[in-house]
Amino acid sequence: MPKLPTMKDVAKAANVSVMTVSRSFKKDSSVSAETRERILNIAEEMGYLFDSVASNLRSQRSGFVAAIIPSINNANFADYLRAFSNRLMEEDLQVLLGYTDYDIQEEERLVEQLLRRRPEAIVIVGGQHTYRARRLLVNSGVPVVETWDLPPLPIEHVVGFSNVATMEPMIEHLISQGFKRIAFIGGDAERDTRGAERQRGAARALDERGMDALRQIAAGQPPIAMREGAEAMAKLLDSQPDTEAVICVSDLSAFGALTECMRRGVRVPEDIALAGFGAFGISGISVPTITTVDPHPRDIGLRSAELVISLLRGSEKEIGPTCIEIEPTLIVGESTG
Amino acid sequence: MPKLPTMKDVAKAANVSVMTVSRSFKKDSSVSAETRERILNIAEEMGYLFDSVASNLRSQRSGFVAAIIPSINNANFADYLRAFSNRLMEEDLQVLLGYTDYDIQEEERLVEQLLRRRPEAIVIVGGQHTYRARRLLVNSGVPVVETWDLPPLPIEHVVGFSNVATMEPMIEHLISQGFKRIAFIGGDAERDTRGAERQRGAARALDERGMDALRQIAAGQPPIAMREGAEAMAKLLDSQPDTEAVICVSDLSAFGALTECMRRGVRVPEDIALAGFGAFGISGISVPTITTVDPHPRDIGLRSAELVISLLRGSEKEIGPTCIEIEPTLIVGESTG
DNA sequence: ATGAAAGCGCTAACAG
DNA sequence: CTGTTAGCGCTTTCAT
Repeated sequence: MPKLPTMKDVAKAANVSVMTVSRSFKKDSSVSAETRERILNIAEEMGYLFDSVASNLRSQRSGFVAAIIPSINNANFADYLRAFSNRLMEEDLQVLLGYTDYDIQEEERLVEQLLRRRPEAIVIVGGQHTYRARRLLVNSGVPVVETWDLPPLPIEHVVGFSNVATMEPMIEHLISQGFKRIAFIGGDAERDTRGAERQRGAARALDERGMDALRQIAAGQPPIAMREGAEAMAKLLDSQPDTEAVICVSDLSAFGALTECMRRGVRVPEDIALAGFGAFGISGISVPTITTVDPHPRDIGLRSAELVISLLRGSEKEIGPTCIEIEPTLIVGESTG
Repeated sequence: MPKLPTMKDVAKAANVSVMTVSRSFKKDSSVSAETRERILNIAEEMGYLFDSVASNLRSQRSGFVAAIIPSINNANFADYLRAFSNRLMEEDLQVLLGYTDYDIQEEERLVEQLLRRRPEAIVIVGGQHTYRARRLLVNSGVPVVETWDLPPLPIEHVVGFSNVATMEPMIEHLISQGFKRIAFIGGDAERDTRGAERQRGAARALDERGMDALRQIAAGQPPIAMREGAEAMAKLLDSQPDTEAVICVSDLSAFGALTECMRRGVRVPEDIALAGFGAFGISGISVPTITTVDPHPRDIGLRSAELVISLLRGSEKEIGPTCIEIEPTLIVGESTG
């Protein structure tokens, strides 16, 4: 393996000091245009590659922002992350990604691992954290933003929405369509805390309206995907066939539930209505289309990025904790017709 | 913002040298068990967090492996990445992720950005690269692994499969089912080069068997998702209604195509057969299930990780370029019944 | 088993 | 506009 040249090598080749080479790589530092161009050419020719590691150490700015999400294989989190990282890229910040697989122990491990890389900020999908993870985040010395939720006790900043409240318009809609006996298909509450909040939200909304209690169907360990949705639907159709409408924790599980209905010849929405969450691509194209809620992942990503950027600029010193609330949108599809 | 304590601070508090603190954080270095425990306790109490940046600089080992994929929102790449990063994690290596959005200019930018972080190896989804990206990779001084393809001129190592060859069993299957007039729905060939290769593979396989030429339906810019699949299917049904079978560049577009058929009352497979690629969750659960090809993303990830690890261990000095071929599997579903 | 000195590659701070 | 000096926080190396 040939060792890469350093600034010193470039400086020698260009007959200037290392400092001049260093400055040539910064946009707005004072080097004569011709010197800079000459140096950059020599560097490119030598195959010189700027060393961020060394630069970071000296300048005490890593250029990293850490992002923690539950799952990498989830269109909502992917959209969110894209919007987030695209905006940060414009400010020359790079995202250092970690995913927890819905496990708070793993989250704690990740938080520590990522903080060792000295990110300039950390953005984490909200919900429950271990005690130690919280402590690490609080003492990290960098801005912390929790997203996708409105935690009751935020660590610092928040960009999200209430998973509980998001079920109000959904229940309202189902009731207005005349559905009375309503079920919820969701995963283990310990792991998918945001999903569990939607379940609680649905239960509460029914309760407040004096309706029959929510029928809760457990679909196993998150992530709850299509197959789990189908299995849970089978369980529901077998055990409580008089159910009139089903809300699923996500569009994927809702589609899985839909396929189970199709295989059994149960018509949606004539025999049973169906709703999901997330506004994934499939909810808008399946037959029938599925009623869902759009949490606006790109907005969450963009607003989080803007918040991080303004916190790092730090023009307004010591702004208190910010809470930016995103309003999810109910999208009525054919499945609750 | 309170500044984080350094090893020096911990050393002072523990009345030892920085070196002893440093050693206490390495697994197999010689510190007495009681000293180590005492130091680690003090460090935890002070909120000390190991600084990877400084450690990397001195030891010239970043602990990073760079991974470049076309899209983050793709279950196949997500599965691949999970398998890859989970294996690397066991060796205390962290993945530094970049996604190109199917743009080779963006890929070039990413390669440079990631190399500045001095990864110990770089794993990139194969296909076309810009001249400069190739040059950067070749001169990077670290192992380069191309995946998900078998490039004709590999940069160095390869873990993948032939996208061309993968269409042979598919065409064979369709012909054996009696389908003759076959179409392919795919995205822009400049961008999704692996998808384009599957299209070429299908065309060639038909050609070699003396069948009618492949009917090629353009579905726009990658990534081709459900909606694009539905639109392309509409185009096909309008323009060439005598088509007997359609291969789509991915399962998502195949499902989109299926929904278009459902909306039109075109029966699958009675009126037209349908196949996809990728063995995404939806192909196994939709009604009908969709015939597809499983490229074994987790195998690619795991084998890539193993390769990287053995290259970094470097026990066998200077092993030549390795090519590990993964065999995709045809999965016959109800859609080509 | 522990410590002292040197330095990884770069940039802050200051000088000219 | 350019150069010099010092040092970021850690680990390598050598000494004890």
